[in-house]
Amino acid sequence: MTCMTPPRQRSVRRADALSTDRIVEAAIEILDAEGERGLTFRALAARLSTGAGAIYHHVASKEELLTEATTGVIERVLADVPDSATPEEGARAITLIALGMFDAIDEHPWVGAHLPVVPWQPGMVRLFESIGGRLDSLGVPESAQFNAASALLNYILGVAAQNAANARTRVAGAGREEFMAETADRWEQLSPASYPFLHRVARQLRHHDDREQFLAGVDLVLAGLAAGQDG
Amino acid sequence: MTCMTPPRQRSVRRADALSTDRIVEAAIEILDAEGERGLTFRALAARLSTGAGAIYHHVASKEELLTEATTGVIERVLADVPDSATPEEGARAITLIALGMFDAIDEHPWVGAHLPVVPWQPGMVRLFESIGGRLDSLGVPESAQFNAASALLNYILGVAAQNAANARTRVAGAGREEFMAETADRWEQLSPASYPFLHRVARQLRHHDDREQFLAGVDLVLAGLAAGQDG
DNA sequence: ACCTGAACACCGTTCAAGT
DNA sequence: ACCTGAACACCGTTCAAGT
Repeated sequence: MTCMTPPRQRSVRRADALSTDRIVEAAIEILDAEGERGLTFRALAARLSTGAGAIYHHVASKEELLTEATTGVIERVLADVPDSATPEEGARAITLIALGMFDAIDEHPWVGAHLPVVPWQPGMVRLFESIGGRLDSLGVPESAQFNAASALLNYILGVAAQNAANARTRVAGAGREEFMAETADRWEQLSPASYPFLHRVARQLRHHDDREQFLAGVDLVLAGLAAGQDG
Repeated sequence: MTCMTPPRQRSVRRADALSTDRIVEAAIEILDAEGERGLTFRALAARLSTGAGAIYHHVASKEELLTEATTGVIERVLADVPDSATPEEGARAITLIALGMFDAIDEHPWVGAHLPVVPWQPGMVRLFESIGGRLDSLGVPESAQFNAASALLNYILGVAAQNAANARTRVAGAGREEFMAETADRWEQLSPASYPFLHRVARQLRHHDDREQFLAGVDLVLAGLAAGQDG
């Protein structure tokens, strides 16, 4: 086979040249594999076969690095959500966004930890627009849309942060099942006089499904929105 | 005046002896004054006129220190909430808990940042019981109480984390008004084609009240609960 | 038993020196 | 212009040595 392209000189090899994209990509890989604590500039530099200082030519700080990684994950979630015209489609789209975020954070727990930390970061803004933009089709009056979108977003953030925390303790210690069983045991041993509620729902904690419970919360807010329209 | 008590010997003075309570108290003072970044074992030791290592005789780690400070703040909030029997009293109690948490986090932003970080920490457990324990009087069926309490708790956590983040950027940079105005400006300049929702609600962002918006979210979940009962 | 504070094993970030 | 990697200014935590 004749060689149509001139042979690359090893010394001018740019395949592994540094770039923001490659840095963020490597950061995501480390975050997924080792967790937030594993992402250090030294580890990142080692993986990219360079010095720690080189990274600062493309990324201003560790916070910016985390923000960019977070934005990337959220963009991917929102890309899949279809348009909506009818109330049914609107409710479905919002559920899809919420579930997409839930699954993304299950896969990348550090997103759940970082999203609430930097206010109005790009990913958050896109998420807010995505949710708010479906409320019209849901029939929510304009004057109520700001509060409604904010309530949905805050609920998602709360679950996100919580799930990220669960994932972190899981890495450090026992698996999910064990952790849930231990917590349920502790609740059952609480005095029914001082902790009637926890004592009662301990059984539910042991067998509940995080994803189902998450959806129930979204439905609760959506039901509140629907009730407000004819109230 | 005759001296009824023997004069204390300076060398046996125990008024400033170290104790977990004094350490947590000092930690809260530093956290409120300097923020999370200001709380270091060196700064804490300096304030308590001791060595950094001494603190480890009373507190196992920085995380435990933050957890104990957080628990203290939450206990104080929950102490003020009255019992409830009627649905109206139940709704009022839940609103009081939520508002109490909102104000406490406004005063101690680090609580909002730490509460979602350690899963099922004591403060969280107390909060969950407090909310769940009012759902009976609200008329929520037992089978729905676990999910309902969890939705309310997660919403509160989301707002808490968000407010803590806002407070942090406020300390670093501009005040709340300026930050809101800047964000609103940015939203108004977004293309109405790509960001119809944000473009539209930018005006509301500039004039909205965080506390009112927080309450609107709680009311939304409560409305959803009420709607579910006859649905 | 409790305290002291130097020491250890790290961090994020900077910056002179190289190419 | 970009990279290198030693150096700086910190951390949380440990631990021999003191009282």
